[in-house]
Formats: sequence, C-alpha cells, structure tokens
Amino acid sequence: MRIGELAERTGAPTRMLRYYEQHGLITAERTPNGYRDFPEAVVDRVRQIRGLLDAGVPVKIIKQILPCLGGPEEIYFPVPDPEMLAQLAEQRDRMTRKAECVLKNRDAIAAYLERVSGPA
DNA sequence: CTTCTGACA
DNA sequence: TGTCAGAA
Repeated sequence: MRIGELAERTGAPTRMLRYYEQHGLITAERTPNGYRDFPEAVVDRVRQIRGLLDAGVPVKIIKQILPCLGGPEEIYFPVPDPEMLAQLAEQRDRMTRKAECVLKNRDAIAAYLERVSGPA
C-alpha cells in the first residue's frame, strides 16, 4: 500500500511515516515511479511505534526494542548488550515517573470535575 | 490527484 | 511535527 493509505489506517501523518522510515523504524519497497510501497505488516508496526512514542520512548530506544517485538523470524534476544540494558533501565524509570505524573494529574482533573459538575 | 525531497515565518 | 515548494 502507498503512504496515504497507511496514514489513514494508522492515524500517523505521512510526514511521520517518512520520518519513521528514514530512521529505520519501518521499511518500504519502491515502485517504479519512486513511491513507497508498504507491506501489510507495517500497519501493526506503526501502531506499536506510535504506542511507544506516546509513552515517551525516544526513537533511538524504539529502534532497539522493535526488532524484539517483530515477526516470527525475529531474534527476540540477541546477547544482552550491557549498554542497551542500561538504556532500557533508564527508559523504564522515566516511564515510571511519567506514569506517576499522569496519574497525579488525572486525579486532579477528576477532583475538579467532581467539584463543578459532580455534586450538582 | 498522490507522492517525493528538502527546508523553515 | 506542520507545511509549503517544485517536480514527477
């Protein structure tokens, strides 16, 4: 499929899809006219990418994680590289802090909502 | 009409 | 990440 359809099906702007391809997060063939030709599998792949991006995971980390979540013939566990493990541990902590922050703000909004429209 | 690349009031 | 340009 071409970039337009992929964009509609994933919700990711064509701008970002080209960006993901540039950074090796997704791959595409090229039709004779130069258009990118994406395989069906990229639809799920882009959804995984977006999920990680929304969680605050930088592209650099996603590039390392993605191949471990990929298709049937993927290497789930290359020899655990100490540097990668350190980056993942950092990422885990950032996500933990972010989650705590999100929960805190959610409660604040929930409380506000209850004060205004809640006890009507 | 759709996509491509490169650039930035 | 949006968006515009100029070409295919």
